[in-house]
Amino acid sequence: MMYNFSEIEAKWQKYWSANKTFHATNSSDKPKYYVLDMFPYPSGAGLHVGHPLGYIASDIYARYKRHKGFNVLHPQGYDSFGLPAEQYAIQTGQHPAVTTEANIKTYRRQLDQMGFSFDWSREVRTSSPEYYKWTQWIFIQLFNSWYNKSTDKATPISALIKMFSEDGNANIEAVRDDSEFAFTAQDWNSFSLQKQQQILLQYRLTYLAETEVNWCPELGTVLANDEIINGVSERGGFPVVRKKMTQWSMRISAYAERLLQGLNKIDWTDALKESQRNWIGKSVGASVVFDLENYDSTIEVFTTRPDTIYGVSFMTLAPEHELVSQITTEEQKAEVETYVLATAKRSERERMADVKTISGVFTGAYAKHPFTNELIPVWVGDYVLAGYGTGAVMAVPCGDQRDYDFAKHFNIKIPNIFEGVDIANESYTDKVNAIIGNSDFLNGLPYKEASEKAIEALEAQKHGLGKTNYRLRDAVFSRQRYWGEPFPVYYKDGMPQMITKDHLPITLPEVEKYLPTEKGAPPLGRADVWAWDTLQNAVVKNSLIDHKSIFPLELNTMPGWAGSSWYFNRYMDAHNSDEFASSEALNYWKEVDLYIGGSEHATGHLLYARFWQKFLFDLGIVPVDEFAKKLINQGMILGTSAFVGRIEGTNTFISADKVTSETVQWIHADVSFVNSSDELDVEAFRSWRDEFKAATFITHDNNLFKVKREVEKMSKSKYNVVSPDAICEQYGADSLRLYEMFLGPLEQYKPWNTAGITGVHGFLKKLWKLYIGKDGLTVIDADPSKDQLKTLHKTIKKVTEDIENFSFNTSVSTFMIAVNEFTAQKCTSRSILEPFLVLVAPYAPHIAEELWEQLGHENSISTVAFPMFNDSYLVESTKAYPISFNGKMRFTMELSLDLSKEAIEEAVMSNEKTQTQLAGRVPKKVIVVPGKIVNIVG
RNA sequence: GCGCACGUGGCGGAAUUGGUAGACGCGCUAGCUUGAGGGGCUAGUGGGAAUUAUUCCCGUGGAAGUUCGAGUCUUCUCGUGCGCACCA
Repeated sequence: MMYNFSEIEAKWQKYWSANKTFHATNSSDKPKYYVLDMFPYPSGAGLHVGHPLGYIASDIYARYKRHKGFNVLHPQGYDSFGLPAEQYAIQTGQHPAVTTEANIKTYRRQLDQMGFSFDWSREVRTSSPEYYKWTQWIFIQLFNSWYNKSTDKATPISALIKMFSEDGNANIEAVRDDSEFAFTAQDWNSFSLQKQQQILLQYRLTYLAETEVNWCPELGTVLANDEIINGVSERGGFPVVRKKMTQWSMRISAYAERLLQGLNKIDWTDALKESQRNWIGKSVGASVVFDLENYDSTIEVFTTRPDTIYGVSFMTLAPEHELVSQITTEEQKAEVETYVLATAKRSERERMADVKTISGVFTGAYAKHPFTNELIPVWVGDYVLAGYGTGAVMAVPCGDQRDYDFAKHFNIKIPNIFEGVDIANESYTDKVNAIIGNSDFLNGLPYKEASEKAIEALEAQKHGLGKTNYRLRDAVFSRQRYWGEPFPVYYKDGMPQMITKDHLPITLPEVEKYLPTEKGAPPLGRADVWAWDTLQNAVVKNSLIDHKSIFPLELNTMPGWAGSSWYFNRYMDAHNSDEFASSEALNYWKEVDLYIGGSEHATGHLLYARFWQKFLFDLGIVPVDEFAKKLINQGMILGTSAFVGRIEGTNTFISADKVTSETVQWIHADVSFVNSSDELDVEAFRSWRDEFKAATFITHDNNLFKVKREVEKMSKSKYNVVSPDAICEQYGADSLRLYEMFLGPLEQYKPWNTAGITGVHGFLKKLWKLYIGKDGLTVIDADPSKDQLKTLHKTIKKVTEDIENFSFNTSVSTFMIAVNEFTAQKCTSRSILEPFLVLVAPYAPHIAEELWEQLGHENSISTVAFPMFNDSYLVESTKAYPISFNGKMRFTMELSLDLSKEAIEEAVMSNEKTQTQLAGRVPKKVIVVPGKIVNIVG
């Protein structure tokens, strides 16, 4: 019998599905284990070979945990709202729901053919109304909550209203907008309903505010900070400009400190934690208030160096700072206005790209030093960012290089306040070694003490206080798009109102065009939307409509990260129509034990999800405040793109090895046109696109045409995508699974190449031959030999350790060694080959199931316990390395393991060679490690 | 600029806690096997030198250090990749 993988794989996939082998129950005697993959966005291109990498790893782990006796939850679903489906809809007019559904079908087929042990009965899709009903519901909870700093948690807004009406807001410690003011209980009760609503908006965890947002005109929508890379949109690479708009925001800043602290208790990679810490950007320092000369206002700045307060020689305001227009003197007015206008015109990108040019202008105004009362000139400079701190800095040129450069450029004095430091050429930014001088009461103190003392003094005269600043901004939550979750919001007298839970979900209406309008109004705002069924249903049923004036619904939709910020909780109870998930399910599964996904989500999904989880925890809805205990980032599998060279301005292509001095444009060619020797199938390329039909080709010898190769991210637009389908067809899913693991460490980025796949495929064939001969099963009930036991147990040990450490690549090697050894040992013993099969099962489940059945078992191999290894089979002798004191002579001894530790020591010491080497010297001790090495320490 | 990874044969990569570097696979070389659905088996394969029962020397980007012993630990340096970036 031959190893017929296609038959075997189809058979067992059908079996698993029919028998619901991987169905997880929400209660069990076994301990629970939750293994989760980051769910995919179902794109039109289907899965490529990079997608399954993480899924294979998590599947191996999930299967391993089942063998180890855990009740394993291993679900899968789709992050199915998103831009590509919408852009496709804009181009073709096809409804995103239709294309999404088709794409999901493809994904499911591809996932199934790889034999993953997902519990599909728990599938979720973020774009299905049954799911996004609860996304909307969470939004409402956020709207109905505020962040109480004194208890350090989110609290219902009703409690706040009660406090307002009883005591006003004087004693309330909350994270809120700064524009709010103090009022008494009496004030509050006299405010109009609308006024009260306006005030409450400044406290809510999701709030509507006019904010300066990142507007991407090309995409017609706003973007969050993490969706912008180097000043252009992450998707599409379009320019992004700043624009003031009224938008929903998420008050994630309220959770900055807890998001930071929470990192300490989760087992995520350091790199990923570091980038979250970076993104949160905590800096400890002081807020300092400078009075203005001849002007009844103050400038508040944030500084991390209050110790350098005596080194201040000017102040700088961001060009967008509100004080700029107010304090500028008549003489300076023209100049300042010109400058501010000029900076406003520059795009964010230009400003970022050009950090070297120093520019600024004097306002003519002066601030007063809080301690010396010295007059300090106030400047405007674009190196100060409006969005960070207060948008103003106290400039200490001797202690900050940017201030130093600015001062030098504009000839502002640079007082030196550091002891024994030369600042003739550059500033002195060393915090650790700095000793303050020339600073009155701070003289002689190092950074820390000087800072504390300065803050104390500032607080005493009410010119400042210690303060911690975070870089983390509130996240803009509105998108002017069609294919996203609608908000459960309507407006009454201009104030947002939540639609009640009974009327959820608010579903997407049909529209004729998915394009945002030219002015940036969302697609839901197109006229035909007013036939929106939901509007009728939700609002009419709710009797909120008087049939004359329609209360407008919110027309924006939620961003891509809304649905993915809580889906891991939904898997626990995926079909609950009454609740987000039942508390029984939530309390049983608690959190994800192992989460596998790409590191590109570090500052997006993984931060937002932690935020929502903490919020839901505060409300008592979920039992844990971190959703994923352990997280592993699988590395990306890269594609090897092929480029053909076209001589600029012509339709002549030139073989890559012929290119010398010509100016050549490199154009992506589909990798399927290129063979392994980098030669292009010219005819296939010609007929690829019309523009190439008439092209001429300057070829290499023998009419061969070479392409240039380059490794890049796999992407449809780079024509370097390799689908797993062809591999599955040619070698089978088990080969693909093993090969992707064999390729290298899970976390590593690696280019895809199929050169080595014959190796793992050969392994599977050998494995098969180990059990099945020409006439069927060759395994018999024979006593195993010592060698066979040794091979088995060292394999069990290694594979167990490898899986626990996620070193899946080395276990594949271990299997190969084992099969080679068993073959050499002519092993036919059932007591060896059965447990060995269980070891292989998580990696190559189809062949394992088939052989298990051939061995005469009726149960699925996935229900069998993982074998335990036994040390005593492992080593029969100990290698001894008595050291040599002259560095040249080294030798080994074979010692029986039966000997006790003491006996081994004795044997080593009495050994003739040891004696010779020690040459009469007496060693301090002999270190014996069983199975390994003997150390003699002299 | 700041932070975090990582540098091992022709290639992907092994190497336990500091203990025979290069496992395993690909590729390559030689041989055997008519074997015919991407073959199977055997031997060899880091570099160099002499010599063929083998022996010696050098070898983990580079330089130094700790140690009886370093791919592994420390310092410096070069290179590559990633993240953040005028963050006060």
